[in-house]
Amino acid sequence: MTRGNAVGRPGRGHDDATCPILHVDMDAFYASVELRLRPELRGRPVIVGGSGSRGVVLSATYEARAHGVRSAMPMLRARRLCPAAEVIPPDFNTYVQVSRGVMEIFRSMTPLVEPLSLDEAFLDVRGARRLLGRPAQIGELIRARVQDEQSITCSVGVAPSKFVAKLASSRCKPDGLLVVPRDEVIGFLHPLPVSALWGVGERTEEHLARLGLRTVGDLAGVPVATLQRALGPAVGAHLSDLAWGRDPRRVTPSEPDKSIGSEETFPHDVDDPEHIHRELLRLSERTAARLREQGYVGRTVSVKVRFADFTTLTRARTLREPTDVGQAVYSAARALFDGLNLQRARLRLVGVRMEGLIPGSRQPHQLMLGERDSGWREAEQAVDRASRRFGPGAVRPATLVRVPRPD
DNA sequence: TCTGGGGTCCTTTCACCC
DNA sequence: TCTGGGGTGAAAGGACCC
Repeated sequence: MTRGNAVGRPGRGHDDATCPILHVDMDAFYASVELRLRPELRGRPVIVGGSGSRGVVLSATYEARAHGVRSAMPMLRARRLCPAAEVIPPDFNTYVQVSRGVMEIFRSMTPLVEPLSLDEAFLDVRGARRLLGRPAQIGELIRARVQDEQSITCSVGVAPSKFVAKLASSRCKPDGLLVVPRDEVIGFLHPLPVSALWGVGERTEEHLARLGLRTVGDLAGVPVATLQRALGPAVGAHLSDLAWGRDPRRVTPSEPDKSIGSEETFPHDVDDPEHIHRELLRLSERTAARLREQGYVGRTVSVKVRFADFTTLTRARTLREPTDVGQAVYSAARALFDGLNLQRARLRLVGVRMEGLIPGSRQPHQLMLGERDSGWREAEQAVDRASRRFGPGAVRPATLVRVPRPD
């Protein structure tokens, strides 16, 4: 295993011939992007996240992390841990722009780029060797270009497989590069805690701890059948494979989306059904607009509600015809919600999601016998055009016009 | 300490068909 | 006619990821 921490200087003498997979991960991405715009904050603890009473931390600089601030932590707690921190609300449009720039750099190295989120991606660089050099050299090249062109740092894991590359990048953060050659994979993995494995969160970690399994090596020593009995056939087999470094997944540039949805947590719990109906309409319209924007129609409408005590419930209904029309999504969503008969239960969140997505162009609209061609689709496409021209929300259903956003 | 919003995947349960 | 079992698909819930 070899570390290289200076830009453009790969570690010495490492064997990266068996390591065609790179995992590139931006360091404290949202916070780093904000620092680009406000250099006077450099060196200070900075937190990006929702500033409302129910916000959580999306990203924090290493200065803030030194105080114990972590992503996904409730903002109230983060402020308590680090009162000196500068809190900045997120600006996703800018993050998307920077992300596009970074992904462009990756794609100039190899066509085999699989983005995982705005700030990380897998690259398969086996075809780029002749042109650009060994995998670790390509990793350093990427780090240098991201720094030069986007003024943020990133960390790169270089390994024989995706999940080892991902672990490697997380172990050399921030601003590092780590190579794990094939014959060092087991030695690298086995001392790590089970929670380092992809798919082991809080619950599974507890479950494994009850079985006396704390490290990846412990896990590797248990027969697959035992793990499968304890955790289910798929999860058991998956964890056993990972513990032995087996991960045959390829780097695949793009998978079609499986679902698209919107949800919103109310600033304060809501028990008024009319208020919730308006929110469902807003979320349905937003979801349908995103379907149209991305050229999908969806077959199944799913509604999610979360109660004041955080218990969550979902209901879904499959439509006769797939749709990308907000009114159709809303009428199904509202029927699902009303079917719950919640009386005036206090809700903290509602959400609407479309599943069973099909590319829209392949889906001719089939008028059912006796169906009234309502023209909603055309109306909503006109709204899309107005929104592109005058900004989102320029045209809205009447019920949403006079109602101030609930915040 | 009190938990966002975007998703994916897995498991369990149930209805339905053969 | 009743019962059982396998397969399939939908629905619901939950864990997990960033």
